Amino acid sequence: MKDIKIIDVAKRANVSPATVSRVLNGSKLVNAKTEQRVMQVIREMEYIPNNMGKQLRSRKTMTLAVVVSDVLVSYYAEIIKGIENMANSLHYRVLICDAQNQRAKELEFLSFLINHTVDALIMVTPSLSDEELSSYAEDGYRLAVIGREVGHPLIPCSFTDNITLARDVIYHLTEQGHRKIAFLSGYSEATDSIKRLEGFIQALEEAGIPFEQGLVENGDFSEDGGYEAFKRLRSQCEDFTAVFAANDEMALGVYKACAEMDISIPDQLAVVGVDNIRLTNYVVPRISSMEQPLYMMGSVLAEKLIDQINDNRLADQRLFVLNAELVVKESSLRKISN
Amino acid sequence: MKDIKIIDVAKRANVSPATVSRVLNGSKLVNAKTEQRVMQVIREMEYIPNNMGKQLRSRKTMTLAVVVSDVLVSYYAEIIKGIENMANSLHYRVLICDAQNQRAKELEFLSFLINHTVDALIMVTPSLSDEELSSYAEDGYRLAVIGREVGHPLIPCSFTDNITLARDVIYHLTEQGHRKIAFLSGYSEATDSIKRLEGFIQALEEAGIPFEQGLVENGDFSEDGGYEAFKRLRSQCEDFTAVFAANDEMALGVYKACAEMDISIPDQLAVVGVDNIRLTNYVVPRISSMEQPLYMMGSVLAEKLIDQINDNRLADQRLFVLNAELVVKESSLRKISN
DNA sequence: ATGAAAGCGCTAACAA
DNA sequence: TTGTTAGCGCTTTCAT
Repeated sequence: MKDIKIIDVAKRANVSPATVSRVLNGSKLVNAKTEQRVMQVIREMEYIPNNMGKQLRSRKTMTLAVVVSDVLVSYYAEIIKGIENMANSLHYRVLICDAQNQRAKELEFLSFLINHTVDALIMVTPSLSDEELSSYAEDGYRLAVIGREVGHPLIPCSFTDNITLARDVIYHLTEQGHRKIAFLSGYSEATDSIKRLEGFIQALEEAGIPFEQGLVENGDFSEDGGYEAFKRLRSQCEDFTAVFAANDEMALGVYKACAEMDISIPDQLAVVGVDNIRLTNYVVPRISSMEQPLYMMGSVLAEKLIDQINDNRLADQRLFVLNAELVVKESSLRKISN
Repeated sequence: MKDIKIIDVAKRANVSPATVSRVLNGSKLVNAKTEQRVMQVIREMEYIPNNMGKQLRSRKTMTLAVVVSDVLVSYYAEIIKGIENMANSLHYRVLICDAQNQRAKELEFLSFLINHTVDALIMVTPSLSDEELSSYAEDGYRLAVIGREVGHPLIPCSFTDNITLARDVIYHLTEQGHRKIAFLSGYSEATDSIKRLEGFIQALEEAGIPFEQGLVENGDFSEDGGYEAFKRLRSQCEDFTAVFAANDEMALGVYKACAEMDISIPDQLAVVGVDNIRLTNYVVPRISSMEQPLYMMGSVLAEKLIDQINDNRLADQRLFVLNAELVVKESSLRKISN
């Protein structure tokens, strides 16, 4: 805790603080000899620049905030890791903001932009509307969104192509011979749900299968929600042979319900989930699942955002649409006898 | 992006910047009328104080850093959540630092203390030595450790009582009638491993069971490590009836090996793990496990650290020793017929 | 109870 | 290539 300042280094090296600053920031306008001498003194004195002074003067915090609904959920953790690694490699820091599923918290974290706690903010939460986010972007705050598309030219977004995702699931199931396929969706208002329903319907059409509203039921992306939704579905209709669950949590709920109802997977019912979480490999039969490139969604967006900060202008590409990939496991494979 | 400054508010309210600052910081030395008028203007102008200026002047960042080995591991995520919630409720922010299992990264993050990026730092990683950490503390930097005890009077620590943890496991197993119990430890140098071995030996003694070195094998806290270690163990000795695994990951490795070797759990072998991760409830039979109070370890330490920052002195309690709790499931319960 | 003024540590115009 | 100087926005003595 010695608290050496730039002026101390400057004096010892017989230069001005400005020159020391130039050396520290890798300016080209410094004589090689001078630079060496200054560096030498910096090392000798173990000088480390004070970040607060630097921030105030340069009007940059070199920090990004990431707002997630819940740090515990592996979905978010993976995205965070992608952001972290990219940001760190570009000399940025990452402030994790856990909104704990509370809208009020999300709004609170937005103020980090206004009060200059961070240079930019990445929202990975669903609850703020496009309009709310757009109005911040309009005011000049750097904002980005992961997980959905926001229709504002100043807001970069990275997300999965959910229409294609759903279609890929249905292709796989129809290939396996299924004609009666149910869709266990998430919250009906979630853009994920809307897009996936769209893809679901498209793929059915392409396969010449009529769409039945009775084969769609909404849950809340949780295991319990999946369990309940599946039971509701089943009470309406008994003859579907496959279920496309909005995520693996809901697929696990289906497993639970099937265990109770003595429905055997995959013989009587094929199941496909989304996210390919670790647990899908530990239940029997293992759950086929669409794996989203979460790490990539985080890292491309962080890169884009930092690039934007540095150029102080919006680069060409704003939307990063990534594709999920089906990982086929036993839950959706018919036995050979079939 | 209007960038209103404290001077703007001051002018409009016909007071000095000092008074506005007093109002903002809840100083008692402001006339009630004046305060009201200033507050009114602050609201009207939607003034939000610039954090950079505030930090520089007050020499506080109101930010804690948490250094973890890997944000993806649920063990760390739970601790982080505890820190986050406590810190936020005390108006602190949390900077997550993912060391990615690299010692060099950990050291890098330590510099956040020196360059005033954060006010204090919580290490949840194992690789920095007590000496290294102590020397920082000695220099006046605020540092805390989660997961192990560091013997320096200025470093608060929260951790699980690993001796008691191991003893509780062995009590449970001997109660079930086991006399030949193996211990699948983690890295042999890890303090967790050392303490648990100590508790393991103590409990055996108390139960009048001789300790056999051949029943101890080391792994690396991973599923694969557990798998390998179990096979090594088994090749040395075949007649143990129970395994205490250093964590649930290693217990999962035991499950994998047992499946291959046709050993039935719990009939031929009882298994107990540590951490009680979610996965323990999805394998069959479910894994009995010691649940550590991770969230609590994070929150008590954050509270302590912030308290220490505010008082600028070390309060009474430095060590927070918490107890794990056994969650008994089928993997360690003998069938009634036994 | 309030204001004036100094300055936290740094960088960036502008001069030289 | 280097130095001088003026702040970045805020808080905090010290007066009053």
